[in-house]
Amino acid sequence: MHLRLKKNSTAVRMKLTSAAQDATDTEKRGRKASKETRRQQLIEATIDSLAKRGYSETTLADVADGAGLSRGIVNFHFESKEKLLIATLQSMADEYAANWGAALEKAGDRAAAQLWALVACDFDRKICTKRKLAAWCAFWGEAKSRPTYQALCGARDVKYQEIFLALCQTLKDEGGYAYEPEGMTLALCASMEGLWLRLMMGDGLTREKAHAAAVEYLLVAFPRHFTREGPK
Amino acid sequence: MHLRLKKNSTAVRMKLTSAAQDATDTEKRGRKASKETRRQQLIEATIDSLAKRGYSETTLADVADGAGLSRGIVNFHFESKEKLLIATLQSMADEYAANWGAALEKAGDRAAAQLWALVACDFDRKICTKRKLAAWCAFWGEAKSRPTYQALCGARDVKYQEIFLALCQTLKDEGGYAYEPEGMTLALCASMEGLWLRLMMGDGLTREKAHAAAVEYLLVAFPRHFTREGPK
DNA sequence: ATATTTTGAATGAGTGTTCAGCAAATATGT
DNA sequence: ACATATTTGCTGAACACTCATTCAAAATAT
Repeated sequence: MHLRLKKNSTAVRMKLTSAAQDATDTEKRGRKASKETRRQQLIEATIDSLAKRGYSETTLADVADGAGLSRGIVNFHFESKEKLLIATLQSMADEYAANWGAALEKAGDRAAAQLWALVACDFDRKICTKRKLAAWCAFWGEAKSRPTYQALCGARDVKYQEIFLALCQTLKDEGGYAYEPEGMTLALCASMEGLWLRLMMGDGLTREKAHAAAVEYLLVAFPRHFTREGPK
Repeated sequence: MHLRLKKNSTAVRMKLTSAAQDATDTEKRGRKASKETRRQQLIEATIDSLAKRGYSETTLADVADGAGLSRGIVNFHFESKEKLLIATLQSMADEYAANWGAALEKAGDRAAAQLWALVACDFDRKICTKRKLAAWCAFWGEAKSRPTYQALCGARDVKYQEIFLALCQTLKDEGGYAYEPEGMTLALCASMEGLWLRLMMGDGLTREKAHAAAVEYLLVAFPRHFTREGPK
């Protein structure tokens, strides 16, 4: 009797889990899931909850339900709610950084191609999902009053910024453009963040349209380097 | 004894109130404050709290303390916390709209001057304070999961968007530029929102630098219409 | 006197955290 | 091989606490 109940509740949980468990498909389930796997599963569930309910209404109960696990689970694998949220943000930041890092690798060594790749990868399928954008935005909203979030959000980190600036500088020299590169870079980065914000808000804006808008900017700023189809 | 305590606590409250009561300086204080004045006072205290503690940690107690009033006061003047927050957002949205409306009036009827004014007024002292930017961002963070916020944030409303698009269109025709005006407008608007986001985050970015970056964009996009000092 | 505004204590719903106990997995002994 | 002990991951009820809301009483205005 007792056993039957247990099995039932486990079954229900398995059904409820959706995106959160996809990440663990290649790993063993149930008891055998490793510590790191379980942590990742809870992080995914946290992103789900942030996207669905927003920061202020994300509860540990939601996260646990979303992951198909019990109430006390978060405090077992993470020490506190706060630490879960920080780990979640860290995970997203890592993924983001890895994404543009890889894009830069693949782009070769021409500056124009690198800039193009850097802009394009911001609107990549993997990174630029409604779910993740919503989670980012949830953290942005809290960042001003939380130094830890602020550091991790850091819109994009310093390195990213520097690369962007260096690329704009190079293109300016190559093309003989007249603008002031710092302001230009700032406006370009801000534009991409603003496009993310709008994507998140809904509005019927699609990833493709947002990317096209960013490209339009590139065309206007660096007419001698780009066409709508890519770097010349 | 009882009375003495009361007077004391009132005195403390008066001291604590800062920005929140500035708005009521021209009005009568204490009991004599009109209903509308008190509402505005509570709204200001709400913005303060959102900026200082963020959305998720803004409590009615904070707001009441900030306004120098007692705990039950919000539920008297507003029906609930939710309604206070909506009224706060509405108030900010109204102020924002009034600001660009006025800027457009003053700009005369040349499209270039109007666009310049529209960009400039986003970085106006009155609108673009850390305090208010932080409050905006707090609402953005919650907007995805709350239709009411989403409608009021609506980054900027449809009308604003249309004006921007029309202006870009006009300038394109005048100057014979080659870009695709919808993408261009979107990127421009997004850029200004992104700049707001960065201003809010801190980073040592100033209002002036942000404005300069937006101007840099205008220069690049409409070289025949603008100089760094203004419309030609 | 009556109406309006304000107070502040009480209420109760919701939530993060703790922890004793259970069960699966693994190690150890026979 | 089998039984037993130990470790490890997990559960869910209990707890403490925060906070929005209510409301009776007090203060003030008309």
